[in-house]
Amino acid sequence: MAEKKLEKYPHPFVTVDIIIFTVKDNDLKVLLVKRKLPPFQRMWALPGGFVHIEENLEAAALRELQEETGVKDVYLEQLYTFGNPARDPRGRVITIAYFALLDSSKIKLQPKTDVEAAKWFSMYNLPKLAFDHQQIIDYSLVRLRYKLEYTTVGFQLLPKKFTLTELQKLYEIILNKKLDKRNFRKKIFSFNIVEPTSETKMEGIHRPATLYKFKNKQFLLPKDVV
Amino acid sequence: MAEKKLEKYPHPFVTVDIIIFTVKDNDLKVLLVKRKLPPFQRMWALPGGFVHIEENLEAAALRELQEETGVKDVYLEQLYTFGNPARDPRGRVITIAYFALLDSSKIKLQPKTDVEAAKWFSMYNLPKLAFDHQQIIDYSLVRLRYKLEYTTVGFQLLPKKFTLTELQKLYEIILNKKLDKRNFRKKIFSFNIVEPTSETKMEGIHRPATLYKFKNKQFLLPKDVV
DNA sequence: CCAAAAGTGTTAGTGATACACCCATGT
DNA sequence: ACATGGGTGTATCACTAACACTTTTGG
Repeated sequence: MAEKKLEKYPHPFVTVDIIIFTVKDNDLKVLLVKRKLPPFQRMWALPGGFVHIEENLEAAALRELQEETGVKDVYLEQLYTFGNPARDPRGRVITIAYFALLDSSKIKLQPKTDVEAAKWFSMYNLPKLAFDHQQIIDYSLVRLRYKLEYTTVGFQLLPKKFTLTELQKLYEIILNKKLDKRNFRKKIFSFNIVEPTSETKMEGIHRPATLYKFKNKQFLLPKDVV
Repeated sequence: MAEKKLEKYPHPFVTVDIIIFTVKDNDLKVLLVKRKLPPFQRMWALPGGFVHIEENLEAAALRELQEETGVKDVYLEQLYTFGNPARDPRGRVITIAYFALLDSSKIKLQPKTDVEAAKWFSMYNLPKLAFDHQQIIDYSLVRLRYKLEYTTVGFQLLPKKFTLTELQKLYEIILNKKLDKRNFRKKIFSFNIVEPTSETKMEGIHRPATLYKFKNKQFLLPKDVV
């Protein structure tokens, strides 16, 4: 196909931003980086950056995430595209936000490019953020909670083997409410996606808890529909 | 804030594409335009076009929709952002897809800019489409059906006053399956969002149907969560 | 035998599904 | 009186929510 090239009119820049959630110390945390460069120099922000000219959007998100935090091998899901013309003081920048949940124990943070530091922050105690990143995080929390109830995203936050009480705690922390132990277990069993191992976990002076594992890592609903 | 400007590195172009659904002639239809210019000259495509440098994304979608089809006053919802580097032969173009449902009886199609024609096509009998627009439409159908069951988007497709049978037909056409009349009505009433008017609609030789209207146009679930 | 968390069963209520009959109208 | 679509009620099933007691362990 012989095509005429696009004219070089001024057009928006395109970035990706990544919201990585984890549960740690009985708290829902989000991964932030401290900016090395203007604008918003030395302020905390979501990891992210410019999409290269020949690079897939998700690939860009994965690359920026690894460069800025050291985190890799993540299943990212597209969240929303934010395009308010005033959201970046340098000019017109639209950003495609991706999000994921990770087991923080499997991660060591190793910031490299363009950032001074990468650090977990409590969702309920965030610093003032660069750009419109507070708004992006607020929206991602709504979606996270929604997805937690209808899919199995929550399982991404736990190690291979886990107790049902650990799983319940995780749900309680993300949803920020108490759940009934019996009903929670019935619901999880009804999904038919966990199976008991022969191992148990002993912690403290009480009956040891059975360790469970996932039968598979599929979502209950097709990707991106919910 | 004194900021350094962005360098003029090559960066993606940004477009919006709009999927407008309607139900007409007992069929689910989507609004397409015939391209006047290359690439894909004289092929059918979704209405859409480039985002101006100082223009909100949704504003761009509304502008392009009106320019290319004459359709205006639409509540658009962001669907997904497509960014495969090969999706446009002219170069790197990412597109943010928006979608909406409209009552086709309220619309007169009046194409103006850059298009030869604007026309409704059956979802089940689409022509070969430009770019990756077939993929975008496929995805939007999944989301449309999902939203129909959990929100009240479907009401956007009907005139102010309508019979419950008309509403049911609409659901059946979009979901592409028969629904039980009694259960459908119970469900609609349980939402508590329609109320009967004192008017009836007589069509054919049978008992006249009560006309209903919506109590409000709110969605049942918050915007964009589902 | 005590403390502490693991683990389980029952009941009531709510919403979904499946199904069949009467009603109002024009001819 | 009949043909046509409008309109309703009931029984069953599955899922959710609320609630209390027994089990296993180490000290």
